[in-house]
Amino acid sequence: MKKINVKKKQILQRTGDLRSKVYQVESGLLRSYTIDENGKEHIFMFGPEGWIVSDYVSPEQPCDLFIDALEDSVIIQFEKKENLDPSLEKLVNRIRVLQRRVIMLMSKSAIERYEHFVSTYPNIIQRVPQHMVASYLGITPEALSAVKSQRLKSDK
Amino acid sequence: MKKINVKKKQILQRTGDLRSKVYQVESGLLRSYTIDENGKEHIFMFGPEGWIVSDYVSPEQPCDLFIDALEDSVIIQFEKKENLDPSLEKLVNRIRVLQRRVIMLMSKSAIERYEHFVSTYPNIIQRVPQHMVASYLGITPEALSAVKSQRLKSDK
DNA sequence: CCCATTTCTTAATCTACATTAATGCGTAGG
DNA sequence: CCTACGCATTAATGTAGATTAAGAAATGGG
Repeated sequence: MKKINVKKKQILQRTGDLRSKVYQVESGLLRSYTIDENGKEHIFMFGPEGWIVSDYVSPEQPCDLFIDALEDSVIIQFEKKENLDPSLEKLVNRIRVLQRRVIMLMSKSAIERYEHFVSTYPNIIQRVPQHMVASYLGITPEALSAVKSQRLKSDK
Repeated sequence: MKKINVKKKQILQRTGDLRSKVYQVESGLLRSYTIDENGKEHIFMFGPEGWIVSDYVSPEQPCDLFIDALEDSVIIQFEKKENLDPSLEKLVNRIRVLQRRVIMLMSKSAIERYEHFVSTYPNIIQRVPQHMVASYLGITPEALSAVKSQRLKSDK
């Protein structure tokens, strides 16, 4: 744990970094975000004074998010604990899943979200009606139907 | 904590309920979802065997989500603890915030998301450029600009 | 103080997805 | 064994928001 001064535009963490930290904002303003394949930024959250900004991955895993400063800031930086107790671990995991879902919803098209859902939850697809999958993806059943037939044409 | 059998379509929890529980799925399939002002359902998650399904609000607060069974299921139902220790409390809070953000992204228009952001984080609006607010909302700066001028016309 | 860059806005065109409506098929329940 | 309902698909039309482009205003670093 140490206190650091960061300048505006200074990057604290990049996608893919290991040993990511937890940042507590004492003053100033941080943001966390992703950069997609087209170079477009998608802001995940803003962290003003008093907030905690972090990527909810365990420190051995490559992180998902960029974190940088939008203003000159004073930050307290914590190391992540290596082995959390299981109930904490579960909550942190859920946060990571939600974090990724938010980013998916902000940055991916319906067809990409569908592909992702299919590969992540292949067993669920078979147990629920299509219109519920559509509802989970945030589109209408008709749009999902269209997406699926397109997907077949492009011969996957 | 008790084990319960639920029939397909049985509702375990409704938006607004107090003393919401934590449901661990032993067999079967649960889902959690919201119903918007037009009566449209937005599925937040599916919970097959082994998963935990719950609304991440403290038990004194009215809950956000409906939870029901998509298949006949066996569920272990836990009471929520009243006073979590602060670090757990913070994680649970973050989950609730993310949960609401996911639902916003799935069910609200750009203008509604903007209004919500303005009223929730009025101080941040003044500190970041508009194109970053747009990025947070999942729209382009041009769309945000349009949305804002529309909002002025309708005289707010 | 000045130039370069960032930021915001407006307008034209395009596209992904919503809406509405009609049809057909499978299946659970009386 | 029906039949009524739930479910999926397709097509026509509508619309929110993306993209592209251009210009004006604000900002900041040297």
